Amino acid sequence: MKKENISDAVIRRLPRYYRHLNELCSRGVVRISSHSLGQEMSITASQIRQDFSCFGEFGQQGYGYNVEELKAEIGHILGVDNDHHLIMIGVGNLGHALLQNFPFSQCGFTVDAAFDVSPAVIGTAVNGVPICSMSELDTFIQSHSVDVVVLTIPQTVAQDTADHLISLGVKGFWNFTNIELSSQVPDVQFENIHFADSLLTLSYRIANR
Amino acid sequence: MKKENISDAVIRRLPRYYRHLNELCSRGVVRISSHSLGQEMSITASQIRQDFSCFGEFGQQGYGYNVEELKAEIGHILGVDNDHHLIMIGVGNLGHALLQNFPFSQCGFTVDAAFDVSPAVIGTAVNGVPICSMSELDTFIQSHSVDVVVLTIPQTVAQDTADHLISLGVKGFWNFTNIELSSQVPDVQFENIHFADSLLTLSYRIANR
DNA sequence: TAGATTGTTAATCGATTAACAATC
DNA sequence: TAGATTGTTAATCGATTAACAATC
Repeated sequence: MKKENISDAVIRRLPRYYRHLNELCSRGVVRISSHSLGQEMSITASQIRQDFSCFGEFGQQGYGYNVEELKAEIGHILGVDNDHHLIMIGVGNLGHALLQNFPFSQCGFTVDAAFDVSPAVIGTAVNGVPICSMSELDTFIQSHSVDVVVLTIPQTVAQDTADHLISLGVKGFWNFTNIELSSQVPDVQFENIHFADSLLTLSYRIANR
Repeated sequence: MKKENISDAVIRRLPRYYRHLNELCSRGVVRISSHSLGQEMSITASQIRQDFSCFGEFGQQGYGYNVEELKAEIGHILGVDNDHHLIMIGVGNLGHALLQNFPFSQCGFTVDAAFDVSPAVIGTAVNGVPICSMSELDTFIQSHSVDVVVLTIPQTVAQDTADHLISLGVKGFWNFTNIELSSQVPDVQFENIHFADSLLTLSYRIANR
């Protein structure tokens, strides 16, 4: 890693690069220049080179970038080759959908368990992930290393649940409730999927097109 | 509306303002200054006033903003008082979860129908929304006004489906597949929910904290 | 009236783009 | 070697913050 402070704008572009490089790989493309990549992604070649140069020198003058190699580098930066451990809290429709379809392992995550209050699902498993009772949550966290908690619970209990988890040492949250979580505890990271915010921006754009 | 070109950065903050104002409303707060609002939301008062001033003059010197009124104004800008019509394509786990739990009507959307290929769900209804066969899709679109299509389908068919819908005149897409959709047709709007991109940025941050 | 707070203009800061020497 | 393309420095552009006159 070269620079100390990478801006959020850069970080949020990395998964898109990674996605596109995966596609190039599967198309059998071996090398690509910042110019071609930029054209395909509607980004300037300058920005691409600037972005990459935050993390190292991955190209070669006169040649460009080796697709496979660059993909591996960016994957590494994003941590897809890590083995992060994750649990889910709340196995309703959405939690269920994620357990069933989301490629956690491709993102470097292992889902160790899911927790819910409903007796109907406790004791069952979804896609190999055991659904446990919320009463087992504290013990589980104390005896396992949990990097990220997926919050697919009702809004009403979201902040309280997060506070409790933070007090148990959890530092990463993937938050699907449409509220703004916060914490005074340093180093706690929230990543939010705000469905409603997303749809409202679309609503704005279709009305002001 | 005052200015012509509102930047994306501003537009993406609007739903957050709206959300916070709703909360203030339900807490019974009647008025608020840009300074207090900024403190609560961790935004500078300057930015708040700049953002609002893109759309009009909603405050009063010496007083601040009336919460209820400001909420209504921003809601109006975002179009929550519109009656947009929406259909969903793909009623798997995720589509099902959205139909069941997402407050479409609070965002100004009516869900008129959902479409799927699976005979198991065709003919049923989820939360009052009828699930139709994909074979009925073209006729439906031609006979109804459809502002937004929710794409909760497999990645593999996403771009083809989108292209087909665009040829039928659809201009708005709420895309849940983790691919970058695009179109040459002008005025077509894509709003993406890229779950994997989101989790990967979290992965980056927990590794580089 | 005096104090508070707006909307807006000006200043600053950061991010994007352009230019170019280095070099494969 | 000549052409292509990098990584990086400099220039530009846009977004955020600060300042302040207007005024409730």
